[in-house]
Amino acid sequence: MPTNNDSLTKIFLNIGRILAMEGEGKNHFRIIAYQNASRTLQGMTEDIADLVKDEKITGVSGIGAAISEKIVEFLNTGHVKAYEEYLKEYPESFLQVFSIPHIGPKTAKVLFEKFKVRNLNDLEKVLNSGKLEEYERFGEKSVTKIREAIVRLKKESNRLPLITVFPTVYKLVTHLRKYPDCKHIIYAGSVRRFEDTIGDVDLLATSDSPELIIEHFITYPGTTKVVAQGPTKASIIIDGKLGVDLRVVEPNSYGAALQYFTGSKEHNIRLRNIAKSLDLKLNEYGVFEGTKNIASKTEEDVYKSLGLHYVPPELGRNQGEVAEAAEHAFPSMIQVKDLQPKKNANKLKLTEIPYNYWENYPALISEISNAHKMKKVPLFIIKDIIPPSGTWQIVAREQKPFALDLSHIKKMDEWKKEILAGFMRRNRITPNMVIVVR
DNA sequence: GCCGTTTTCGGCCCGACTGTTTTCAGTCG
Repeated sequence: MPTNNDSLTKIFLNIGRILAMEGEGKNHFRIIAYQNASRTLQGMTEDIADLVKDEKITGVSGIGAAISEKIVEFLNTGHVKAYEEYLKEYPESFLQVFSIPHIGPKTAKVLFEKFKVRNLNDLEKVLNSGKLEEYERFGEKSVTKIREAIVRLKKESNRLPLITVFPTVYKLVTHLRKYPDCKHIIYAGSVRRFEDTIGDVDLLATSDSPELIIEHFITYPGTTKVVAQGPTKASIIIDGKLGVDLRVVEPNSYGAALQYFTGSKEHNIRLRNIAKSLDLKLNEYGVFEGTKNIASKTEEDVYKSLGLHYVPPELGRNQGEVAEAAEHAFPSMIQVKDLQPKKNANKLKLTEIPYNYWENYPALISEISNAHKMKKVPLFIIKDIIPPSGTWQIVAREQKPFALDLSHIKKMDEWKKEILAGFMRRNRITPNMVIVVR
């Protein structure tokens, strides 16, 4: 059953798609507004119904009068009239074609009008008929790409849980790191923000010979397809389902590029606007005063040049962190290196939180508060499964120390520590809250 | 449609890659 947030995410996404097909001009910014609203809802951790109830909806950036009206309408009636009107013209089954990479508004419109496509099956039929190639904008390559994308789309939903993808990413990064001409290699994007689910993986590398890195990348043993390849950028599909983009920049631009490719779109737009208000320009190469690059080497430099404290990557989601960064520095969050067993930990009174409670949040809350009543420290034993981010959100709320047993993590499972620390950082857990007992 | 330390109008990020394009539109992030 989709949540309110899920349904509204889809409604605004589809309104944006329809407007984009219908025309350009001033409409352009309406389209962007709907796309922003959709993404805002997708990234929201609270239930939108709660925000409406508490009258906090107008405070959400990107949601103004018209969109909040539609949200309220949906919560009250279960649908949005304006959207239903659009659907009479463009059925939801047709709007699925937008989920296929390489199909944007222009292509979709041609498919709808010239080829009478109304759903994915229609699209496949048109592809197989060979009629598409006769139309001027579709060559053989476009047709092949769309066909392959349909196969992937049918196989599974396009967003994957980070936890299932992370070992693959870790392995790929470790692989690329071995090459001496690769100065830095790091995952960016939603992986570095430790989102619960990711659409694709963004990697960033620095090198003085980018073409060599690109070559190592596209010849990675797990590669099933090279989607795009240029001098500084390439995209591949790994294991038939995971899209990975690599961007190579000069070592001097590392900080600016890392910031740019890590921050969520909304976070980056906020930063660009701040840059603009200071008569500066921000892009992936640095912060520019006129043509002079004044900050690019580290992420800290970039934020500092905009008058901000460093924003930890996991918090760069435009959920108030930019305003916070203008006020004060963030405390240092937990890192993998902090996950060392503490001496004297054996003196603690521990009580284990069974792993089947981790995702059962009401049970988790009562287990933790019971532990505190008994003057015991809640203990999480990490074996094959890792607590999801939501678990740490509950734990963080308590603002009390908790214990971890990591003795079951093998050397080859080092990625588990990395994702564990990442999820904890996302929920603002600091090193002093964590006691590693083994 | 949204937004505001240039506020109720006039802006709104911008660079890389692809295809079939002999100069650029479409798509993506």
